[in-house]
Amino acid sequence: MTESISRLAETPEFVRLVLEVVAGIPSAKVMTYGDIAEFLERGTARQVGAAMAGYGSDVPWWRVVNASGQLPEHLRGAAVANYLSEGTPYDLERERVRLAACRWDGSA
DNA sequence: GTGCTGACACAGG
DNA sequence: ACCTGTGCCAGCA
Repeated sequence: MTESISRLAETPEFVRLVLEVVAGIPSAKVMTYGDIAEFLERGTARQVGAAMAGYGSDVPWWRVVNASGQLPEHLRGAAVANYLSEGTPYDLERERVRLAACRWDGSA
């Protein structure tokens, strides 16, 4: 493969890899943005977030949360509905996923 | 070219 | 446990 350019963090390839990982997260499991960046060894948590914001609409995006187990306000409603439906451990009071119980490291 | 923004993360207070 | 600041890196005005 042609690895001519060094800083290829935000390319269709990167986006493809991110979506692929997200699509592979099992039901009732979640990964953080940082986890995905680390798992891919490409880009940063912010870049993963950027990829999701732009192209994550057709993958289980609610299974990707920040390091606090939360998603931005505008997505929280839809996300909670999915958590309850999948049985993802969710703290209704704190409005956040219990990472300790359902964080997935990528190893199937 | 310069500066602000963002589906983030982490250290301090 | 919460809030704030700083680092981060790519996109866009």
